[in-house]
Amino acid sequence: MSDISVKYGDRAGSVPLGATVLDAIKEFDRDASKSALAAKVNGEEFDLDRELPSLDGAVEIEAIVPETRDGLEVLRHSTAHLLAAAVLDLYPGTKLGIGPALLDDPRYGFFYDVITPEPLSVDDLPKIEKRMQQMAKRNLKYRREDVAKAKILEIFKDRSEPLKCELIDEKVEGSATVYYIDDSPFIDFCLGPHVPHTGKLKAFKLLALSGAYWKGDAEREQMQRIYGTAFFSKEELDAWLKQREEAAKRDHRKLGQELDLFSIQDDYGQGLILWHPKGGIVRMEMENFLKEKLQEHDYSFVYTPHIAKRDLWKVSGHEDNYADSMFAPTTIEDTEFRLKPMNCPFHIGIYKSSKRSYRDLPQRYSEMGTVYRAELSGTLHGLMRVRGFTVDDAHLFVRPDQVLAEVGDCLDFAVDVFETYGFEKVNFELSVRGEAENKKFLGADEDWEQAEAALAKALNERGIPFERIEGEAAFYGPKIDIKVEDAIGRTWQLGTIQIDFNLPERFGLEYVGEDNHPHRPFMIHRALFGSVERFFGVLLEHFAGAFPFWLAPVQVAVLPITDRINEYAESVAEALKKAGFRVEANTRSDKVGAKIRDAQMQKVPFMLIVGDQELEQGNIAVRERSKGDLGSMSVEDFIEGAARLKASRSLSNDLA
RNA sequence: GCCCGAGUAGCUCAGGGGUAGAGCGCUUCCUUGGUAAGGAAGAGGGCAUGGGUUCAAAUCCCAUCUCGGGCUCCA
Repeated sequence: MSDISVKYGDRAGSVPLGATVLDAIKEFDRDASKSALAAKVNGEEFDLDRELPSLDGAVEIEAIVPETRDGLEVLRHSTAHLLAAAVLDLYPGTKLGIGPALLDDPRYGFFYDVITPEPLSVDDLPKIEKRMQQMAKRNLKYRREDVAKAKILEIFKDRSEPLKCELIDEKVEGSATVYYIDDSPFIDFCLGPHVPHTGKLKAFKLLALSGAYWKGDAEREQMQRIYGTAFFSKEELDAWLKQREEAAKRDHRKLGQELDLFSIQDDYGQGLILWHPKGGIVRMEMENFLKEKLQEHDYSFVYTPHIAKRDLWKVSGHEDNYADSMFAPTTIEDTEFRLKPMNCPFHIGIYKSSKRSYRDLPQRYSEMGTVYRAELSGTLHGLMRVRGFTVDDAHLFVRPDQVLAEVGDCLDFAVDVFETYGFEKVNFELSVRGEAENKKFLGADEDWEQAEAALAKALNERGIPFERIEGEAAFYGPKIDIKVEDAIGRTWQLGTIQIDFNLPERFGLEYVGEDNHPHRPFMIHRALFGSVERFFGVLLEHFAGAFPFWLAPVQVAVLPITDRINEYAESVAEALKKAGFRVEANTRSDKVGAKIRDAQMQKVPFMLIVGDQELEQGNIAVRERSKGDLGSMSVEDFIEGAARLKASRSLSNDLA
């Protein structure tokens, strides 16, 4: 037999022995053979110019084509190699690290880690990109070769690439593949597959230069990471770049400045937030809303200090396991104290303050608890990663038989709250103990089983789809993490519901059961926002600074057309203030156009324009920030509509 | 913490070995104009900090501080 039988989709046929993957695709699908980047042969990824293996039975072939996830991966991975080739070309002696495609990262599409003889600077990126473009135009072939391990090691030793040798040593048994790019000093140890030649790479861009440790280990070599992205067409790339600009416009740090919401000042400390009046009022509204909900769900409110004796942190285990993230102790009259990185031990103190009966449970303590963590300076980022922040914390002390109902209530609570904030997509992840052997989990097996079952059941009862992740539980118990998707499709991990077997044990928590014997309660940690600061940042980006009416720092701007109307404008503002709204009357001697522009830039939901006509008729002309002129109405009607928006915490500014 | 980059007026930024610049904002004056910028004048800065080099440093060099992009998602 000199033919190989081939299956392509639902069709079958045969090709002569020695035919390449591409030859085979041509037999079945001319279009795909032109656009294909690589292929899957019996499920394994293959380069197009590889010979088809002759195996028993039919060989199944599937073309990897553009506009698919697999295609994108091949494209970006190949582009990463083109990048490495260009760097090697421009900077001989460069050592290579790894260069994967990134498919799920919204910021970048691939990277390559390198160590160049002289450190690269951002000015080098355009040069490298230009070289990549030159190479792309020349349709240089990617060549694959299967080589024995000893030989590969030799190749990379000769090129003095110790990092590659390390990788090869770890990953290879027997033989492996290396790739070359024609007419380039590039050789890489790589699984493939790649596009057949560089001409397939038509739309790429280098985006950033940063540092990266070899294997992410701060003890190892510091490398330079070049980030870029690639798409199938120039149009897609341009669209993506534009969307990236849009995202940059929403940056909460920029908006925080422009809208005068908060600041972070060196004189006060990195990672420490100063909330300005306008940010403060938004935060207050957020907290008020939460407090209402907490009361509805029968939580109690507690307040605890920011600092506690060091010994307490020894009992809680934080001294042993979390000390790196805690501020150093401070001493007064020979006693050491430390700032709190978490609120839990304090809530435990409240639980322990008296003997609890099974009738007293559950106890639900909530607190906007401000905590301090000694984050490394390089990881700080606006409101998203800070050193002092406030957790919308709650700890529930429950009997084992109450876990299901309590977790269920937490879920309802979360869904309700996130819906109000306009997050339409909320994703849940259940992290369980699983099979992970390298992790030590505390607590009795039966407790784990019961708790994991209760978490899953609570989700199922509500018909909430969730992802179950084995081995990702905390060492002290299983958990449900809550992630939301924002207006431009980015996901943010926010809330969490965690069962804790550890702290009740450490602090010897008890309640007296129906049987008059002591029992150990379960503890549930529960936060919806995680950090109020961070959630505020997420909201700011989600709304692009245009807060819904109930949250807006300034809800209404009254804009008189001439100075003659100032007095009337003030009286309208006064009436609105009395009705409970946040109003500013702009009585400067600007033209209305300028006043409107001002209010638009500050993203004020409603502008009330008043001139001679309004004064005469005793009404107002309403302009909504995105809908524009709504015509005139009476102050009373406006107040009525606005009051409805406020009371319902509406996301729209629909007055009717 | 580490790598690259950046710190100039309240904000956004230009400049660059030889007298400190613009726009916005702010103050005052003129203007009273119907839905995204009317006009003029003025105030405001040891150019992040500390050292050097130089006749001369905001500018060049070193250090420090802060900010920004990042720090194993199959080779």
